[in-house]
Amino acid sequence: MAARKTATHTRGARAGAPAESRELRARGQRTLRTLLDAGIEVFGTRGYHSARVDDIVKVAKTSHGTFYLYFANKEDLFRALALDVADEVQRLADSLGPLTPTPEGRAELRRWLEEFALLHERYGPVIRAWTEAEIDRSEFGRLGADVLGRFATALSARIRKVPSVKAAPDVAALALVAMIERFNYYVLSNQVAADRDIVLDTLTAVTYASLFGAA
Amino acid sequence: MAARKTATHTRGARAGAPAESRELRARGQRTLRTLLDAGIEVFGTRGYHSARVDDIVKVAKTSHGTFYLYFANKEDLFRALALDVADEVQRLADSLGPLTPTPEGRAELRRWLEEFALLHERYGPVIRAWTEAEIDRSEFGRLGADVLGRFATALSARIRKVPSVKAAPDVAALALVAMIERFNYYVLSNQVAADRDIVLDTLTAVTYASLFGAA
Amino acid sequence: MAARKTATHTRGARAGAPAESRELRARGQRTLRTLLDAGIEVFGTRGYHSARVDDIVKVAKTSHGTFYLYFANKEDLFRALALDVADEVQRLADSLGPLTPTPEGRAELRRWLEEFALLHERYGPVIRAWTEAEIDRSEFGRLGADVLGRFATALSARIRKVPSVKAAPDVAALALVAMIERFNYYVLSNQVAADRDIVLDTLTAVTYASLFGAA
Amino acid sequence: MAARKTATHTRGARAGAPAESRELRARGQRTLRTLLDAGIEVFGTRGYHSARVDDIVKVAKTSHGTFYLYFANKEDLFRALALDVADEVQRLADSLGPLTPTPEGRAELRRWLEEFALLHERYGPVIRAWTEAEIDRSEFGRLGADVLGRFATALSARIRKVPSVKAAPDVAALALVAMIERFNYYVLSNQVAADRDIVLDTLTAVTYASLFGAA
DNA sequence: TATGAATGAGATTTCATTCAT
DNA sequence: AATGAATGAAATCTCATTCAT
Repeated sequence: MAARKTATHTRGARAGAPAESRELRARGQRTLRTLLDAGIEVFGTRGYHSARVDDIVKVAKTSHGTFYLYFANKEDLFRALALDVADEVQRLADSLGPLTPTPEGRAELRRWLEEFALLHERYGPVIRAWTEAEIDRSEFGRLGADVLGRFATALSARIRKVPSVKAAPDVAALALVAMIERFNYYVLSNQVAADRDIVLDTLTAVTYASLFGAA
Repeated sequence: MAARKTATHTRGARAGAPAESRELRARGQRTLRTLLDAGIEVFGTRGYHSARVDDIVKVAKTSHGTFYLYFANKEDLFRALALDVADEVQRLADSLGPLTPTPEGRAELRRWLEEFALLHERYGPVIRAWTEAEIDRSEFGRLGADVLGRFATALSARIRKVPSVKAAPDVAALALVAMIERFNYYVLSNQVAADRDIVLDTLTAVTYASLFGAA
Repeated sequence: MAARKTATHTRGARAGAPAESRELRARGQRTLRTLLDAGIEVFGTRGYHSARVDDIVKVAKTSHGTFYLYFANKEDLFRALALDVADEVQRLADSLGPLTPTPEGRAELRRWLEEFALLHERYGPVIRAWTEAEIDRSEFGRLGADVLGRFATALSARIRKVPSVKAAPDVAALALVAMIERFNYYVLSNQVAADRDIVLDTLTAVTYASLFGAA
Repeated sequence: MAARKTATHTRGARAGAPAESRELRARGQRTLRTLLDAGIEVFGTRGYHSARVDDIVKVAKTSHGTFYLYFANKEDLFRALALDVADEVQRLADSLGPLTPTPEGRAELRRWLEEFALLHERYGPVIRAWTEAEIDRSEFGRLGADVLGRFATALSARIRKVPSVKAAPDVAALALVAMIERFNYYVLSNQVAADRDIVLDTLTAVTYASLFGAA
């Protein structure tokens, strides 16, 4: 959880990174964690722009003053969360095994989609807030695009023997990523009335079919 | 373009509909149009939350006072645009012909996706802003969900002989809608580096394959 | 009804005065009357400050432009009404006969109070608005004080053989005027639940008793 | 002094009551007090409608932001004052001893009227603003009517052996209340040119006479 | 390390008045 | 004589950030 007091940020500072500007004692760690969690919750309920620092400190049951002890501003808190998410997504992307037109490949795909669903459940609010326009367009837009790109690259790299989409495998991978991300968002925002297994089965089926044709 | 001063809105008031709360003369019509267009532009560049009424009237080259003559507030302008979009999307959904595992079916699919891309190009900003949390959660969330739902229903109703996704065709349709919508958004926000034809071909291929298997 | 277009006003111009700046034809007279009536109504419902020109022209079913054809501004319309009221009140004050501790004196008092009640019923809104602070403190405050003063003077001048209030008859008269005015206002604003005759009888009784002791 | 940020108000919250939505430290209490006093002053000089929040914070030597920390808006501040006044008036009404046609009764009456005059001196601006139309008609109108009613009830309950006004003692009491309130207002707004003792003597005399006839 | 209070820049909104037809 | 549209100054209100304790 990247937290510093400095206004200008050490890009790439990362959660758990040892070189924080302040060494935090147990109490500080707890407060920091509370604020981050409150951030996830509030960004989730109200979105990035509507989230007020006031909301966050209320949820965290702390004060304005304390907030600014840990974060330079609202954007700083969001950045800390976003960097965490980027890490997690990267890890997830790396964990994808080879996808083959076999029952094993299909099982691996489903497992992976489930992992994503879990990640989305936890960090969905942050991911969604990401796509809100103008969270300082440049910085976050770039980060978001990077994450997506790496995700799509991982997917496309794992695919072997894909007969259907010959032309532009990277573009196709991105389309699938779009589907996976967005569909999970629909679920998160209750726009899909179906239980978890159905959702995962369907997502697996559609992805698999788009890669290898019908089962 | 639904415009009224009243706080409670005539639901269903629509662009060009004569039953506005004020009958507008030619000049008024022009101003209204200008404001709506400015809205699309500004929501597009800055996003819903960052857009200030000030930005909108500057683009429309008019005054604050005039803005509030036509809309109760920023949200009201957005609503007018959103209702327009909902209409257009509905029209588009209705225009989809039957999808068959034939070259004709594939061509129809591509045509339709192209239409969507055009619509998205025009109204993408509004569609995107839609997904920003908390533009009064209830009202717009519901409208957005409705639009998506009708879109998915149309898609699922047009599909004949789909071997791949037997289990839950409606859920599958929604997954495809998620992909189409989101991928267009990636394109809009320059997160896809590919030209239009490639994009459309790929989207067609993936959708087609997910329905009927590889070509 | 004093109406002129000039921004600076001929103090003392009076309704029906012949020297208006514009001679109005029948239609103009009608519009003027409509606006004045609308003024009474709106000042009555919303009070002077909350009354918007917009409300007045809506009630009068005319336009902003038209309003400013007849009055320089909101204050100008109010002044016209206030001057009318001042006239009527003066007339009423003059009409009071001698008050004696006899049945005739009592009857005269009641008659007069009834006249006042009728006047108040018509112009109460204006009278009330008068007492709102700051309708240009100086001008209207002065006018209001004048009216009250003349009213009290008339009352005190009509009193013969008043044993009770020897000390300061003018002050006492003013106190009675306060009661009469204010009690009518209570009635107007539904703060008194009693029918008209009771109200008049009571007011007569109290006034009479305060002047001559119990009947 | 009831202060809260919530739009819907804890009815009955009262000055100094501990159950505020925010517990205030010493400094906060001071600021609150300062704002309330500034409110009295500004409502007094300019009246409710003409009073701007800007005027109030200027008098209180604080900022806009601070104002809105303590009150939701101007009306909210007014409400807090009005509730205080209602309390004081109630207390005053309760303090009235029995009124008898004796020198003691007369003395008690005078004492009580003096108390009222003092209260009016302090809170007159608020009382006056009360009668300005449309400070949210319903809520304040009701409160005002309640206060008047209780006042009149107290008066009428204290009266023993009143020969003059047999018919409708409650209505008569209300008429006297009207006189007392309004006459004090005339004094406050300099429409009576008489010194304090004369004013009180006269008011006592008129009230006493209306109840028991001439002394 | 924590906090309640204060701040003020910037956004929204209202409405009396003017203008062009 | 009448009107719909436009204007902009002035008011309200919000909220990220700083400060004093």
